[in-house]
Amino acid sequence: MSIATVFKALSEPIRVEVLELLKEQEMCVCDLCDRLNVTQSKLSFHLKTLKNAGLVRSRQEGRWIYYRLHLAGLVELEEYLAEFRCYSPRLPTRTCPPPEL
Amino acid sequence: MSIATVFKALSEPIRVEVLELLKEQEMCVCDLCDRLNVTQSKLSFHLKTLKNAGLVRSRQEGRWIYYRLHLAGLVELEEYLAEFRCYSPRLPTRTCPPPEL
DNA sequence: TTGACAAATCAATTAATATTGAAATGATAA
DNA sequence: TTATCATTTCAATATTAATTGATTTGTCAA
Repeated sequence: MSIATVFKALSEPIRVEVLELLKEQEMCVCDLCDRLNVTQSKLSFHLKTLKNAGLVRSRQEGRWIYYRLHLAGLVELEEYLAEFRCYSPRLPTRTCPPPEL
Repeated sequence: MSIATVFKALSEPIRVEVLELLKEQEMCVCDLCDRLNVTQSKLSFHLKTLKNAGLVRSRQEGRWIYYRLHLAGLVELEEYLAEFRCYSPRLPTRTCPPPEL
């Protein structure tokens, strides 16, 4: 799975909101539906997207399915972005075509 | 601008590739077109997306427009993601409905 | 000035994603 | 068992985003 795919999972406000809610605690789909005020079928679609991207995990308990953050996925993204810091001091200007031509 | 908008800018492989190339050095659009093997008009669209998201900046020099990373934007995203780490140790399980009911 | 070039914009098309409501699953409790 | 509830899946539609090729803008050099 490409890094762009993971970023895509975060590219919808509702999916970011889901992650924010899951910071507090794990939640079943009905909890999330209530808190976000969206239909369950709609949320199910977005949860699947987040799950496929490795950003959340789920576990079943009876009829309920509980979603929780998958920290490893989030940390991986964070670390990808952190790498850019390294290139901060070396962003040489250049001309096109080179000045000596 | 929402955080989801910034993530969306990173949700296309070509835009991630642009950022990767800009790690090396700033580049004009024609450089990027060559390196990525895409048409100029297509790239222009994606550069605009990145720029609107605050992930790159540009400067003009004669006929050329040079794009470079905008570290502040990248760092902001990184820090947003870093916050999730804090919630790692407290992800209590819970039942729905609560067991005492 | 004019011609050439770098880049952006535009309108039309195509492709990808999201939403909706209904139906299917699968688990539980009566 | 059967009825109910939580969730997912599905097919149809709606919405949004990306691609394309042509045109425009702005800069430079002849």
